[in-house]
Amino acid sequence: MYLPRHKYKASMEKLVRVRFAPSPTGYLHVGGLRTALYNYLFAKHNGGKFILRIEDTDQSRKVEGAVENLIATLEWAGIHYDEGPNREGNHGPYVQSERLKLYHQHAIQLVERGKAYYCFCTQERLEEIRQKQSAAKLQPSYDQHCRDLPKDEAERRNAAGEKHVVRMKVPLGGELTFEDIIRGKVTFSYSVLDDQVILKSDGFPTYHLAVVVDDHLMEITHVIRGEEWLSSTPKHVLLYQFFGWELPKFAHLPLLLNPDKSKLSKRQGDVAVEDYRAKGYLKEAIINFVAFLGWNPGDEREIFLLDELVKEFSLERVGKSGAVFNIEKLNWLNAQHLRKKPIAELLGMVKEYLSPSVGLVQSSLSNKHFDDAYVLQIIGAMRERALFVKDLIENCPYFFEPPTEYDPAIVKKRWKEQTPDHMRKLIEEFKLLEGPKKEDYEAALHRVAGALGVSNGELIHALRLAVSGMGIGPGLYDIVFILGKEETIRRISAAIERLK
RNA sequence: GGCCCUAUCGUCUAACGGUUUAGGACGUAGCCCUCUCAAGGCUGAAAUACGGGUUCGAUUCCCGUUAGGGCUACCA
Repeated sequence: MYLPRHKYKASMEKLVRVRFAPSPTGYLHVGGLRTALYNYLFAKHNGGKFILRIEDTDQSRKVEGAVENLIATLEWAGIHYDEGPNREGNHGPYVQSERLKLYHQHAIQLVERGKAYYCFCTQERLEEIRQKQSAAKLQPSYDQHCRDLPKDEAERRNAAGEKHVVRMKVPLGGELTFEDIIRGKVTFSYSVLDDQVILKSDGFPTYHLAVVVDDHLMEITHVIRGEEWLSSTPKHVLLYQFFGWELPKFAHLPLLLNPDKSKLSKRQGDVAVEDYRAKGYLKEAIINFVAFLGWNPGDEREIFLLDELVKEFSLERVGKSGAVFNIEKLNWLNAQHLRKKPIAELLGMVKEYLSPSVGLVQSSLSNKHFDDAYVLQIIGAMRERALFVKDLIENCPYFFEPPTEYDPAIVKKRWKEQTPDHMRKLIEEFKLLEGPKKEDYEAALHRVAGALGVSNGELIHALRLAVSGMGIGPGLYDIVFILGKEETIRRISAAIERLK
């Protein structure tokens, strides 16, 4: 085929094309997110394409709405695909159940070349030999009963409509070695490879056939996937050889682990990205965290945004051993990103919490209106001590309504007999202030303390209690300034009344 | 059981044979700052699984042991 000169050159350094190929079982697993992320980072770092392909060849595991959810979560995280469902490129369709014909053709092709064969064995027979094998302590594998069925017999039974599958013909002796970017050379003996089914009796392909056909047809250059696929890679390599296709490069990622080091699973906590999203984790934190589970930039930087990861990422720096999903570090990263995030973005997120439609878990705040300038000030004051966006509001209810109760422990500690008098003095002093700034409140409080002959602290703690009802929070002068003079005075009076 | 992969502080990791008394981060302990809570700063405890080689020299290379994990379907 004729190729223009520049095209030819480009094909010498083939455009990187990678894919994330989840099966739609309902939600996006954090391990899946990391696989998707590494694929995305690798593609973008190398100026290549990131493709999303849906592997839905197991009809029994179909989950309604799973694909939509998967895509929505990926997009939310900022991992945008170049080609995939609803974003057709030149290699579609991108959903395997829509490519059945392709797999069928290729399976037949292999049968015709003598690289695969029809197998008419029933489930019952298969079950039977498996039981015999395990009873005899042999490794369970297909006994190749139909491997050498005469061609005409196979075709006759096939034509008669007898149920069958297609199995690949694994060489009887020898071994196979392939190169993995992360692990180096990996060798398997053919004797441990089963004559794997590649086309099921329902006409659907198994993963092994589908992945090879699709990766080839979609011109995938690098197969980056979880380590659980390492053991079946020789089957895939063999299929490439059977078809006479060029092998992509393989990179098998170490697994994400539970605290007990087993493969990260649902039983031991949340594994769905959606769960973390719902809990209020920032996408920036999740991406940053997951990126560092198995990869690092080689220096001591830890806080990375997606585009910074794109710049730094390389498969060479991906480790080989599994990584425990450690929530403490995620929490820390979330706090870091919460502080780093542009305040305007935070405003939007906070307002969502304040809106009647979303609402706050236990609050009457959602129906009130607070203007942006006011909320912005609260964010500024609370940001340093929040882990989640919701903390920005939930930890400081006093910014939204006067305290309805006063923390008894703090009352006991900070509200003494003489305190009401002190507070009255404070009110008097505050009343004299005109358009006070933070510093003005501070100076006023100092004056009162001096006149009263008490420490600033004594006044500060009592005042904090009076205006917030709590013993913790931002700097006192920040609180008072945000609340404003009138509201502050009102609250002090109320506290004097209620804490008699 | 068989095959494959892996092995540095509790956890995530750095070190690509010597610059190492094994570095950083989370967490943890203590101190400082301070109006509280945080944040921040400083300090501490904490690891090369074990045994053999190779080498002048091994965390680093090789072998074995042990441990963990993955796979072993007409699931992906």
